[in-house]
Amino acid sequence: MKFSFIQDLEAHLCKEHALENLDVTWELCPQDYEGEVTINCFRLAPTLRKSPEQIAQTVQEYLEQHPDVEQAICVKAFVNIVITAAPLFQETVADETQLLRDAKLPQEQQQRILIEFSAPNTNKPQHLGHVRNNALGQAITSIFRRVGHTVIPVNLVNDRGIHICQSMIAYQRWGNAATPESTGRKGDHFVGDFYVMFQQEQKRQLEELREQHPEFKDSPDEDLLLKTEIGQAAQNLLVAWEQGDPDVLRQWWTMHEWVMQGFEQTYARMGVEFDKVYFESETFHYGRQLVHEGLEKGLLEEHSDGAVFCNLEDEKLGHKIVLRKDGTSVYVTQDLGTTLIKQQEYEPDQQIWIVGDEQKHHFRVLFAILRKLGYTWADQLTHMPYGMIDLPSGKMKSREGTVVDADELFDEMADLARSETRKRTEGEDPEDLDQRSEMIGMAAVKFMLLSAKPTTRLTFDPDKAVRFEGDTGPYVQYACARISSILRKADETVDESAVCWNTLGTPEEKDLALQCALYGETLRRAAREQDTAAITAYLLNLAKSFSRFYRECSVLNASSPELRQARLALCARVRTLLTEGLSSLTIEPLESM
RNA sequence: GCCCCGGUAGCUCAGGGGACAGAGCAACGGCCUUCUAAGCCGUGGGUCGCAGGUUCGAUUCCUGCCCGGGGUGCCA
Repeated sequence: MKFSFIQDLEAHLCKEHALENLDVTWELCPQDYEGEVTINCFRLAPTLRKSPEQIAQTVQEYLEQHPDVEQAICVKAFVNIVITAAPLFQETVADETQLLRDAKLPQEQQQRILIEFSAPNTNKPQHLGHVRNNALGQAITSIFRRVGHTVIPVNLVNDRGIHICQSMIAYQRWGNAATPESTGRKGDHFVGDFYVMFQQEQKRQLEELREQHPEFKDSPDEDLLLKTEIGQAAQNLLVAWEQGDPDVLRQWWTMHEWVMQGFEQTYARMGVEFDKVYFESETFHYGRQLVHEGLEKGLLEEHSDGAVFCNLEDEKLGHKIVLRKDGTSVYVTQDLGTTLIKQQEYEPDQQIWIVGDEQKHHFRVLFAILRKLGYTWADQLTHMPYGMIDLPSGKMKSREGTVVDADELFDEMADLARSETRKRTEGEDPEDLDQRSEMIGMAAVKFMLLSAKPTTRLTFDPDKAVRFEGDTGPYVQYACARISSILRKADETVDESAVCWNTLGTPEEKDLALQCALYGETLRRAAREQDTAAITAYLLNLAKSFSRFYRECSVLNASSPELRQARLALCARVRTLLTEGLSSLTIEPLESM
């Protein structure tokens, strides 16, 4: 969003310096200075080839006489500007459509983007790490759509492999034909319990093995797994699964369904939706075919022992095995296949994977192999890495049970929100107490996770990490609720075209309008940098500006009907942007709190 | 060894060549007969890991080092 007086300034400077065009940007003036917006002339120095101070002088002299500028103050190389009320409100908040349209990318930059995220394993329930992934995936999907991209969000469920067989073995031994229904346990937790049982038994057997065979004392666990009875049993089960043993497949499918039903509840609670869910059990063999074709074309090579590899020396990634000597697939082989499938099914301009930063190398290799295989679209594949979440006690580990469970976290947050809500509505519970608590609790969790830059590794302290006061989701929701309350009480329809915007002019009103003007740019930046924190920071600023305005400027008791109308219109505009911003993070606004 | 990420207030995190380094939490002090106090205002708190370099200007860019984490599989 660019003020007319800045466009005029650009034209003036171009003329004076015989330039074709010039981009002058504005930013908010720091609080300790007089002025609302500021122009940093250091930025103009290289193109104008004059000293920043000289430029500031010129800018100040020009703006001083501009009708839209009340005051232009030159401080060193900065020009701080007090904008005339009428143009300020006219150009920032008067036109809601324009304000929202500012978030859209130019048509030619709008793309068709396939995003893969979540990618859970069907052997245990989801934990806080998955919640961050899900929240990021949803938010990036939503942000991209808001700037004009077409987004295809997909999930790839890891429902096969040794870890799945481990839960199955445990169930065979200790399940007693129990089911989620018979025990009342949510399906993913039910299966997860058996996964933990397997780990415990395996640990016990490993200790036993080391006692009986001192020579294994220093061998890593991985080398000994197949030497334990239960480890071998899981391996045998995997072979049986791959050979299509009907009994094994039947048990596998039953447990698969239990977990997926559990996941569906968790996803529904978070508002996660996918256009397509891929299952590794269905896609894992596609990669092998692709490898065989690559081999025929001479793009891949074969070791003397039969293992197939891709030579990535020129990218300094060494030789990557893509088929083991026994002909089975490795991790990257499966991704080769599913990537191709996704590309063929949806023909996106680009594919993005939201996966933890520990897998950066995996994706470099994956993309390099696809380039090697000659797929031109391989240049449009990107990995969006995000940081893991630690507890104050260290890493979260499913195997050791040191995880923050997603469902439990959501429950706790909703409970907390419920008691906070009841505190504030003494006597009578609101009708929608349940729903409201859920929305507030989820807002707190999501906002907390999204307000850290995705690449930042987070420390999550269960005792104090999620709050409802200060820089939180509920704080922003609260601003929305207060505005809604005012608009309800006003009980009048404001004729937008008749609003006298120039009756506004207090510092709080001007600040609020200027914050509104930053909406579009913020969204575009968040999309460009895939950074949800840009939006959380923006929403907090906007909500803070509103809170100050709320304190200083009475809406319902404004000194004149015109002022009241203008303030109502301003409030409505702020609520729209808060709502849009929250929605871009897939957080729901509230009417009342 | 090599590669990547991080080190900013007691804690959790922003900022990422430009004006005296920010916010929230925690601590302390004010503000509810006035549109919802999940709020507002104020105080204290920092050698931006260390050392060099580039620059008119470095917390920001470059180099080296220290500390923490991750990766470097015919594991996923």
